[in-house]
Amino acid sequence: MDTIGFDSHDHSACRSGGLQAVEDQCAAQGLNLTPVRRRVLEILLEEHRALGAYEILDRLREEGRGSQPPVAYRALEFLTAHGFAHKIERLNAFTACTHPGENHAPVFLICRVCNSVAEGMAETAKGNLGRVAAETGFKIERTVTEAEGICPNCQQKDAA
Amino acid sequence: MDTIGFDSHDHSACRSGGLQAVEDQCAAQGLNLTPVRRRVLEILLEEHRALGAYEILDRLREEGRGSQPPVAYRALEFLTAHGFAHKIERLNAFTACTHPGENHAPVFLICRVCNSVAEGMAETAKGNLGRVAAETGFKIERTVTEAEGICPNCQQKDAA
DNA sequence: TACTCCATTGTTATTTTATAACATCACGCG
DNA sequence: CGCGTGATGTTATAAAATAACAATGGAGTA
Repeated sequence: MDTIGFDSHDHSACRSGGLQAVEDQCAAQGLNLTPVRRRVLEILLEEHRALGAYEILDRLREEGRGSQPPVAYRALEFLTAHGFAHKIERLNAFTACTHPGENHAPVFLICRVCNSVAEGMAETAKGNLGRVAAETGFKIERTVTEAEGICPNCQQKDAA
Repeated sequence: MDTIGFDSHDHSACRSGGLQAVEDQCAAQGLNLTPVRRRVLEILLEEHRALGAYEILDRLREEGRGSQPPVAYRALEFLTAHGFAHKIERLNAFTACTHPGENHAPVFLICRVCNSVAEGMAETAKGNLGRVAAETGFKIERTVTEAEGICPNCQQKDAA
């Protein structure tokens, strides 16, 4: 099982590890992980939750970097285009990818109580999308797979 | 197979049939299918594609109904809350449900060339979301499952 | 060194999408 | 009738995203 996000975990490790993995991949592929892009990724890794573009922008502004929307959106575009971050369509928000490098068809579980978001990995070919696409002859390029509900932690609190 | 949307079909039938099914269900459940709500549903059925809220609003305005955003958004809220229409998160747009009445976990295939949208039915428990949720103990309430790619028709045109 | 190219960053302005807040209307019911 | 309620209508604003263009700065080169 490779879903994380609802369990407590070594956060500094996941942060530095995530950053390292992205740095390595950028080096290997000749991608330009500029300061702004890197900083946006760090912010996402630090928060470990879904952040709106304008929340990220506020942080950049505080730090004296660009303060206008395109600065944040362009960094996010770079990160999402290369699979280092994902957009949660349901929330109009973004998260750092928890599986950088691996080929990714992400699946998100969004807790409506605590707003945490967990990322899992999908096998595109399987599942409902794959089945329907195969039936119709549709050629899938990207997928959005998100569920909203209650995470295990919040279920326990409800019961208590 | 119950995906439609990429095949030619009897459009007036799907329109009147869809409307009839919703009317029946509203009658059975005591739901208030008011003129505005009904008209928005008709517009969605007529177009048979994903429409933005403001496109719908333009139509309402032309017809002399309310011309301000909340009018459209409230009708759409009613329709989506009862499963008569769905929001395509990826497009910030709405479509009439092609399976009104049936219990619905919709799956959408979005063609990036011709912008058509096909709706299929998912078995929530199966598929990637269901698997990941089961692994983590997450309780799913709603799902967003969308794929972007190329529909069979546009693939043929590409080849030609 | 000076120059040019090009990707990145920065800024202004605007568009697109969505909602808050409150006024009005119309119908069912005591 | 008068009241409550759900629906509609309107004003105003918030939230999310992008277009267009200016400025910067490094890589490569004459």
